[in-house]
Amino acid sequence: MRTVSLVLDIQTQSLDSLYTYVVPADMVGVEVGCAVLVEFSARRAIGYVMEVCERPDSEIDPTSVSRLKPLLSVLSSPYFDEDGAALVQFIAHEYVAPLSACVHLLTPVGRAPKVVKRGDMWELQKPARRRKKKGEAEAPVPLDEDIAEAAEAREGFALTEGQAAALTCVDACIDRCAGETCVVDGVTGSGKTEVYLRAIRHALELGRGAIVLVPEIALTPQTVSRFEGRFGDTVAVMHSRMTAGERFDQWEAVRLGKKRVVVGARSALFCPMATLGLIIIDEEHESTYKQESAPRYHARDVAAWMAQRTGAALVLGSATPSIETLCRCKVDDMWHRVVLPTRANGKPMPEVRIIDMAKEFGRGSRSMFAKELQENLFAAVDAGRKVVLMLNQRGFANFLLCRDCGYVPECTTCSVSLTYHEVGRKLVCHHCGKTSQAPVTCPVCGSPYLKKFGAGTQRVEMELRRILDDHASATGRPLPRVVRMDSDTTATRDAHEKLLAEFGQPGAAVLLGTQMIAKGLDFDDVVLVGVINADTQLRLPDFRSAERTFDLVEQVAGRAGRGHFEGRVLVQTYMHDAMAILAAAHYDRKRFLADELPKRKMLGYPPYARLANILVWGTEEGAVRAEAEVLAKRVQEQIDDIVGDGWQSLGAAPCAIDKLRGQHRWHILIKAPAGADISKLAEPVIRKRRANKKVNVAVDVDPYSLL
DNA sequence: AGCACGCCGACT
DNA sequence: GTCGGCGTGCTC
Repeated sequence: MRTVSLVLDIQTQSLDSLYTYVVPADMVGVEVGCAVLVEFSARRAIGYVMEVCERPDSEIDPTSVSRLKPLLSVLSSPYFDEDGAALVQFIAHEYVAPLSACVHLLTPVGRAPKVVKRGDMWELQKPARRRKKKGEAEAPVPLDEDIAEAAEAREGFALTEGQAAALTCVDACIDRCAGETCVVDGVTGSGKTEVYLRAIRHALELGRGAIVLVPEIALTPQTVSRFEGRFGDTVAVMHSRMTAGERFDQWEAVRLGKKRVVVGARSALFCPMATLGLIIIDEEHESTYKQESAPRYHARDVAAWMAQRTGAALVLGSATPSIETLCRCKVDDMWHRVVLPTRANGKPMPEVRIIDMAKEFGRGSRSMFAKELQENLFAAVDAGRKVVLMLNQRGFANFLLCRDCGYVPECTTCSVSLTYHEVGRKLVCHHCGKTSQAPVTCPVCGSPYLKKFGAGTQRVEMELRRILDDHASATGRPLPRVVRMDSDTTATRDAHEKLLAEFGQPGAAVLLGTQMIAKGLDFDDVVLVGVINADTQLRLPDFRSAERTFDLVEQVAGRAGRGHFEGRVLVQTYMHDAMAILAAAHYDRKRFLADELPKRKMLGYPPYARLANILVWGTEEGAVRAEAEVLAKRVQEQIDDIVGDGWQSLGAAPCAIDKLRGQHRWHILIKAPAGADISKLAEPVIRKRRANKKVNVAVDVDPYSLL
């Protein structure tokens, strides 16, 4: 008889395990990855087949079989294969996530069947077949080898020495089919994308598909067109701004083998690509690869697992690889690192100069633009060139403060100070979005002296326009265009592109924005990059803040001098001797690591340890705290059971942001030795816990942020 | 989660 | 004597 193990599509912790059903003798089409309809405790449910077992009847214990129910029907062709089933189980375990949620990583968004109860009846909802666009269905599927040949013909120019060496390493990884990882550590502008394109071509030559992950924000038409320009319509694109229908079309085309190259954001990793040969993760250090809701997986780590399992090669590209990745290369023979030390255009990296704003202030300057930055800005726009100004807006800057009593308006539902927005004189909470009218006088003491602290993009824009205006009227030159790019101006669907197009038009222009402009921006005539405040991030209570600051300065510096003109970078800071900034200014990663690694080691943070963060939240502060303390005790018991050094729990504590959207937040941080199976400890603590409507609990394994 | 079962009070 | 409240516990 045949039986299946399946995951029930019921989102409940207590049902989160594998169930066995009997395949009726006359049922056909039952395979791993199929959605099936089953009866489960007097109700209907969808199940996903994880395993099919065929055993001779003689081997089966009749008493246990009598308790098994039969499958009712098969609802779909397979959404995934055995590798996919193993992937689901890996993610569920590794990230302490429900199996059902992990299965849905592999099903088409909004297209999987569902059961719903109508009155007292259970009804099956099968999504409507999507009608095919005319002519599309009948097109023959081209061979990988033919696509590769066509792509090769489009490879117009020779690679630099570094690019060629990198490609050799990646191609060798593809050839060996051993699931190796190749870190392409290349300075900004070194031409990593061309290496990717040729590696993909090589994978296709061998009849293997490729998945390319890029940060959501970098998934622009320009990026996509580079891949389409090389591989034509075998390129599928997947990202969150597409509708469910659009995504399904791409998903289905990949499943049918019509698309052999996928370019997408984090979740594109799970597209149904057959015979995968290559996974590329561009800007590997980016935090967007860590999902911040269940299942809280890290795309890089999941991709490394997939590569090992399928023998595909994994390429991690970055100008600033994460510290974890760099260290893995040192200890793991299967992880290689190739360096692209020079830019593809042969130009040197732009000179980076640090401006000590404290000194500037001491000289009597009260402007948010240092004198040197202003002079360089005017010179650049007068020459008809472009300037990028970056404002590191993260952190708790930008608030109102009463000069008489020290009162700072805070959000009523989140424990953060409110950001002042000049437009409409509003106070906005950047966590929950709540907006209120800014008070004219202090609500506590009535003082009229409410000072606006910190420099937000709006305020910088005002001052920028003012100094440009003054300069224009003093010299009689035309005003350059000023484009502001932040989450306020890029809220609508195509705003991002439009703003970049406006900036990219010939002639002088200044682009002012938050860190979203630090990456990928590629304009030939940017001669000056200014960082208005490089250090706000450094002050955050987070062990990665120095690394992020280093990355950010390196990345934004890379926006300058990409074409034929020399670039210059000016970094304003009040912490001119902070190593993250100092080392970044010299492009000296060794020096930064020499400072950072001992700190990480001493404090027990990655890469010297693994972290898991148990988050507890709810509306009732007392209940949240009580639950956190109970869980902390269980964690400690688990740790006491483990024989071995390096395991510790810091106990229950309020989160740095201890209130968010009205929810009180506590957490329990667990530290384990590097490479330890930290889930093994967290899993029983969570799974044994009884569900509670008032208090929510989640585990974040390898958390990116501890706020 | 959702449903059955079960043990108590109140209603035709 | 039966209807229905929701506490407990089980679901391949």
